[in-house]
Amino acid sequence: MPGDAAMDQPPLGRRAQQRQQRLAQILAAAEQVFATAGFEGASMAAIAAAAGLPKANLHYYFGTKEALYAALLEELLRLWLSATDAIRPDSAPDAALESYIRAKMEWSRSRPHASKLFANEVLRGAPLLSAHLAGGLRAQVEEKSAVLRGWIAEGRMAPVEPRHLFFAIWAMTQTYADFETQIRLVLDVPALGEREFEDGVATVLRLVLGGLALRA
Amino acid sequence: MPGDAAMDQPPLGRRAQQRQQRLAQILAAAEQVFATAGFEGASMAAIAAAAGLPKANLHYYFGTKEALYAALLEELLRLWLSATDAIRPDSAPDAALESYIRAKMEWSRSRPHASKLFANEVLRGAPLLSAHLAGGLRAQVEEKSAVLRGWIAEGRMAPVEPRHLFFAIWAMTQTYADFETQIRLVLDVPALGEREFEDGVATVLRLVLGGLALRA
DNA sequence: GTCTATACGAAGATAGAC
DNA sequence: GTCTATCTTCGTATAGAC
Repeated sequence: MPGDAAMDQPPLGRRAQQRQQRLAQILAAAEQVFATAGFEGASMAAIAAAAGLPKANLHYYFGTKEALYAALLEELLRLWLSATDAIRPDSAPDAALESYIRAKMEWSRSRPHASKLFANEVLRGAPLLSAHLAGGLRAQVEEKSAVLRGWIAEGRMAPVEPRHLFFAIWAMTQTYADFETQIRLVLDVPALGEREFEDGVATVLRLVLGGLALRA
Repeated sequence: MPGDAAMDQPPLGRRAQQRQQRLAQILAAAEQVFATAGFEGASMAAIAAAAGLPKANLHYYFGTKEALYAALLEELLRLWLSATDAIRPDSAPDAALESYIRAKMEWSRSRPHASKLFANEVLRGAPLLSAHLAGGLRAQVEEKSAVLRGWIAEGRMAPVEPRHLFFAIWAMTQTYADFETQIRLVLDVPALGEREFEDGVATVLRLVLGGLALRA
């Protein structure tokens, strides 16, 4: 990309790259600490220790603890909103919902910290997220709900309130990240692995596809 | 009740009653504050303000913040473990599961703070609850799972991993308490009311009973 | 840009009067 | 038993040397 200012000046580009690496390094540590300790429970010292940096550096890059937290939420929100692509009017209902469920479950498996971070934020009343929930998320839910209502009207799936169906799917899939501790203790396994996620996917698929008369 | 020591001595009895009232007053305030702020986010000053007492009184009755939090968890745990009674070998599978789902959803409606408190605790890794989760809860899940496996073996419901079915039901019902903020914003309503919980119950019942081939 | 040392405030806990 | 005043710790944030 020859118009990129950062690439035109190797010294500056290297510095910018260093900067991006530091930012990512801090954000990764913050994701982990905020996820399990919550906003109030997480200390800048703990995040700094997880990132392997003195805590003054965190303030140099992000200013305040809340700014770091907000930047993290902002970054993770993009991933969050990019999983419903499979639900389109021309899709087959069963394949679309199965794809969506598998994507959500994979998100819980690969990014449990991100899911826990959102859970903590919503539990707190979503002070930094309510605008996004009432904006982008609501709009996306309305759009996809319209698709589902179309399928229902065509008799291609059982009648259900689409928005509540989304709440149910979110809950069932995210619980494998947010309530991992509880699931692990009840199942008496040291950690959730392939087996547990396969059983989870199978259960959710049975309830959703079976409940909506999309398979035997 | 004539053998009751508290009733035999009116002055002492009245004092004990006063004490119980204070304890309940503080626990109710603590439930509300801990639920939305989490353990670290909640301050003794905030709980004291919610209870209408000076914060020194909280320390007089409970000693430390952690002891207050532990007492609260202990108290709520009893309610938590008392909802699966409907699932018994001689029950009809559809009626038993419907009764269980309605009980769990009613719990989310009437005691959202308690649900949020548990959610916060589990998100933190359940430092004060892991013994109960690996003990009483696991035992109860195993017992009820055996009942479900019996029904499956008799061909009375579709095959499903019973423990994961419980995880799914817990997630779908508790989400109306824990993620109330998100649901409220997506639905664009000022608060969750009769309508929203009816839609929620209908959705969960459809997925579970339909998914397990317990109704059309 | 990086890090040590520190200022400032908030919160848990207690002392001691009433 | 109750409450005000205070002690102490801890965490955020910054100052200032390198």
